Amino acid sequence: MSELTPLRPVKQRRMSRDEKARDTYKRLLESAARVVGEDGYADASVSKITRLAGVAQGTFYNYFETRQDVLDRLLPYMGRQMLDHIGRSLAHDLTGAEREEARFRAFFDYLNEHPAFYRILYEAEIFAPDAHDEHFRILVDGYKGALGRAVERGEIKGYSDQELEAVIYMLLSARSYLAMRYVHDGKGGTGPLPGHVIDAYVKFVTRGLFAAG
Amino acid sequence: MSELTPLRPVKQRRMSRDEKARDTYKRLLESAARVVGEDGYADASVSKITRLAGVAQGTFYNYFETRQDVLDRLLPYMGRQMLDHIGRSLAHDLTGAEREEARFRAFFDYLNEHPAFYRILYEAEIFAPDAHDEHFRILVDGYKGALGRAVERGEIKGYSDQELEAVIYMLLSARSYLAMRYVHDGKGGTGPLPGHVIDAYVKFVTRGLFAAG
Amino acid sequence: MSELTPLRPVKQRRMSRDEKARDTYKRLLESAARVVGEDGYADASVSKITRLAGVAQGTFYNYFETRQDVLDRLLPYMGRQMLDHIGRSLAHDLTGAEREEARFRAFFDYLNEHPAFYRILYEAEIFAPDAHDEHFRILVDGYKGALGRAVERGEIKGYSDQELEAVIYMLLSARSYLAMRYVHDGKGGTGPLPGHVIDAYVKFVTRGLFAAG
Amino acid sequence: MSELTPLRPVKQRRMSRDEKARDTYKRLLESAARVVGEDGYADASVSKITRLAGVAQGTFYNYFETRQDVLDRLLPYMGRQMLDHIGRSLAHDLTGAEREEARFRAFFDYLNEHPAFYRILYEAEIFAPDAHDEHFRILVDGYKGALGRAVERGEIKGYSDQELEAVIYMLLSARSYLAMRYVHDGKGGTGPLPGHVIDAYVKFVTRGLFAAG
DNA sequence: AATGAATGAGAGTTCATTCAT
DNA sequence: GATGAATGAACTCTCATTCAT
Repeated sequence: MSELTPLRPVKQRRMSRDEKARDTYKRLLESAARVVGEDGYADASVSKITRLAGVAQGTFYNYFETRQDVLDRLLPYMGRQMLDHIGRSLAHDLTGAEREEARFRAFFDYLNEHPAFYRILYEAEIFAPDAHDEHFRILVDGYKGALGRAVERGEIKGYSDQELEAVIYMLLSARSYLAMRYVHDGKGGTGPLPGHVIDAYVKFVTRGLFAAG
Repeated sequence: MSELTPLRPVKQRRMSRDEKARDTYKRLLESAARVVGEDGYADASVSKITRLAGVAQGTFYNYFETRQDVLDRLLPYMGRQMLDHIGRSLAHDLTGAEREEARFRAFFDYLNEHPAFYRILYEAEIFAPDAHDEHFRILVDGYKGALGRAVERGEIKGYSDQELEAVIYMLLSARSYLAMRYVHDGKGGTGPLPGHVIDAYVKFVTRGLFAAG
Repeated sequence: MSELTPLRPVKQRRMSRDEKARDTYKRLLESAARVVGEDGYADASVSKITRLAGVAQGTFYNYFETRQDVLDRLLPYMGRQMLDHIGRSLAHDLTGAEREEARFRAFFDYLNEHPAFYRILYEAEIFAPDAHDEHFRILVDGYKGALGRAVERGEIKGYSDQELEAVIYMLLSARSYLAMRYVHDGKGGTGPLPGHVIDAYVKFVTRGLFAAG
Repeated sequence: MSELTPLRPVKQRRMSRDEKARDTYKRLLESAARVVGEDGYADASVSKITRLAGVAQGTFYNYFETRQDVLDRLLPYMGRQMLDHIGRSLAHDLTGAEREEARFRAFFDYLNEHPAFYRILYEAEIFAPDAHDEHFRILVDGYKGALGRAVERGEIKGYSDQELEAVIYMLLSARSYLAMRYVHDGKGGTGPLPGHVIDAYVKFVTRGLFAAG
């Protein structure tokens, strides 16, 4: 990889002991995110992470139990960011397929602003499976609420709760694969999602899920 | 992991030199497949593979250039098997959504019979990206032909070719994630896909894609 | 080979971190020199070197990039030692053939005190060619200065500058081959150079180079 | 290295058993010479040699005990060639310094016609020390006879027999180092020896050895 | 809390040699 | 005599983790 440039050495001067520790923790976590985004989990060595964070290798172990520990915290950290972003992006009055479309677009917005998220999310199934499971649990739970409300509003018909869960997995999977195919360039970078892909998604989901039975 | 048990030591007695070599090659390839299925690409060491195949480590390098080399051959090898299986499973007279349902079921049949295929396929994006790209190319091309014929038969309406490609990615992605959620047990094993998941898939795809515009 | 005996375990107690690191570096370098002296570059494995230095194999790579790296540093390290030794041995008032004789004797003195130097120097052409080239450049440059001054003093006549360079190579080559034949015992050890060899060298060089034209 | 091109598959058709064996032996020996000339002893693997000779790896061991065995035979094989060449090149009526000059030129002639000889000779001290010793014994013995005759003719004065041996080593060493500096290009190739180097050698040796005491 | 040298297990790979065919 | 697949010891190098400073 092209060597990443270290983060700013320390933030401001005069930080309390506590602030400094918190700052170091965050620096390590964000360095890890950048390294994983650039090189993938497999090549995210402790030495790369600490070099990027500007601390000694031993310091790492004052903040994380093991290398795996920091890898496990990456997806929760960025996943929450992503959910916050999507939440903020959804206008309150949107309903039905339009709401789903907005969610879909917001996801790709976030991806474009945080290219590292692609690898962190998609490699997590392999390298941080617990974090991946938990991330999915949160996502699916959120979706269940959202689709449940759509069912109540009569926008979705003909799907049992069990079936809706399966549909949620299909929606989430679509994001991943469309990102893989249309957005990810194979080396850490991303581009905007082509309009016809959005059209296809919206059409497919509208007919498949929201269309009047 | 629980140590895998070695393959039968040699096959029959009396094999010609050529047969023996072919046998060793196949034993190594299938050992690699089992190890990757069990432990993932990252932990598929040459030593594990040769131990399982019952040959010396050096023998490995008579058949593969590098460790990566064998990893790259896994997905083509099993991917072809899978496509053959699906091809054989499709009754000729099936059309429309029923044909897609048969394809879907056949995929999960194959997965249940070859549990290692799950990891080989889903980790390939990371560990054997070239093989992964090629595998997808074949899959997508096949699907394009199939959906193209459905369009000609008037079973699918309202999707441009570009949009259909995006839809194909959604169909393929659905398989993956539904496998991940409902079939894969997290440690190399698989179970049958619950009926309601099949129902949900069929319903969603029928409405989304095949329903009369 | 007869296993070499490890260096003293640590030096003194109470060394600062920096001192300890410097000590480890030196121990590794000198262990490498002894191993090469004993077994040659080809058989100087990292494992032998670290065993002799009394450190773990991994430690080696905290100080040298690769095995080749340490091999490349051996000749510069000992070559400088040798030149210092020769420089210190030359009385200021010596001139002409006597000065060359002193240089010649000083070289063999050094060789006897550092038997490893023989292999380090003579195998370097093959195993550390860059270091060898550089070493020769330094040697030849030094000689050019020395012979140039002899020419100015009128002690050498009848040789062009180009020819003198060729003569320098002959002088350096004589050292090597005489060491090979009369000093080196074939297994890392050395003995004193017989007097008649010194006589022959002095006679040959005096007549060949310094004799009045 | 640039892959060497294999020797002609077999010579003529219809060779007796004995001839075929002798042919294979020679093919292996000459392949070894080419490989060593190109890549050096250290990288002359049995596999490279047999590939170049166009035989299977196992065949090698029908002709040579070990890899070292063939390496040990290289210098005797080419050394004899070289001596024959020099012998043929020396006009019978040459004497004194002129005879030595002719010998010197003939050596470099041979070197230019057989570039592989450079590495075979100069690496032999390290990789085939016994062969190297033997080669030198032959060379020195020959030289002793030649210089002894020069002494008898009164062309050389003032050197004892012991001293003459040392001088012989100096003459042989000069060839090597002058070849290293002026003829060898660092990657298997050679060029002609510059005239001023020949001049310097002749001048040095004439004055040093042959000049009237 | 921060450091960074030291550790050592384990990885991938090479290759001279053997031997059944 | 020729073959070439099989062997296994030995190699260089990596890196998560520890711990004395």
